[in-house]
Amino acid sequence: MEGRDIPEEVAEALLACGGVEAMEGCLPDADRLASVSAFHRACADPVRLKILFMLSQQPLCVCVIKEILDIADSKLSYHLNVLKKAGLIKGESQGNWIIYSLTGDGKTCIGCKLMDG
Amino acid sequence: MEGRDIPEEVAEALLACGGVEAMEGCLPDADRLASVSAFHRACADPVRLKILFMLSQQPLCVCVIKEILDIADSKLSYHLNVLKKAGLIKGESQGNWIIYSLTGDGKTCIGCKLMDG
DNA sequence: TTGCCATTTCAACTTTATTTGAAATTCTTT
DNA sequence: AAAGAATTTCAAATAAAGTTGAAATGGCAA
Repeated sequence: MEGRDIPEEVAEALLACGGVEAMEGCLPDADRLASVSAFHRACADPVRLKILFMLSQQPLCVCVIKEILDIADSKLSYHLNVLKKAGLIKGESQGNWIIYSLTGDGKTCIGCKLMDG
Repeated sequence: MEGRDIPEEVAEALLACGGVEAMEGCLPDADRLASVSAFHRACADPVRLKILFMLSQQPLCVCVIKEILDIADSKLSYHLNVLKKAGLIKGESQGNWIIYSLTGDGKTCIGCKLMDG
């Protein structure tokens, strides 16, 4: 593994940390990678980020979110569902309305400095 | 704006924080939303996450990354480019090789607890 | 029950992202 | 200059994500 045709600089550092095998071993397992990437995918859209920011101020019903974002019902519903499936928001029925709010994960996420640009 | 047909709970909280207008005003501007969502999109793939994790250990040339990930050259190149365009990694030519490493943003990103699942 | 309102669901469609294999580029060695 | 290695680029194909408008659902009030 180490007597290979790669830059010395890389070869040395690689050797020092245990070689290719060690590098493979330190990667998160497939489940974790899937869940981290799914989380990022959920945040990878401006509409969804807006929703997260709004809900970080206070819980809101769909109709208010819709008024602020000014998008079609079905589109909003789609994005709410993406966030819900990602575990970042939850919706609670209240009569005719559904009030959405951040979950614990959603709060962690919105509070992270990666969300500031 | 406030004499509307929405849940009391929501209406009150909304009023307390300045109404729909205030809520609109506190959202990040379009540029910022675009850049945050672009960042998340770059992280929204297991292959790219693996690359980020590997580079957080040490800089690596493409051939070593390829050996660890065991994917086609062009596919790897595609993902490296996505990360590079997102500003998370940079590549430096060294003779026949290109050695990739994390940028400052890349380090911030990989160090964030959102990356732990 | 009838009708209305808030929201979701559905299927068709459009757009964007990813994969693939072949060809091109760039540097190095002979 | 020719040959070889590492990497990228390209275009065609596939897959996944997002959008749209219409129809369905479920609660509520008359």
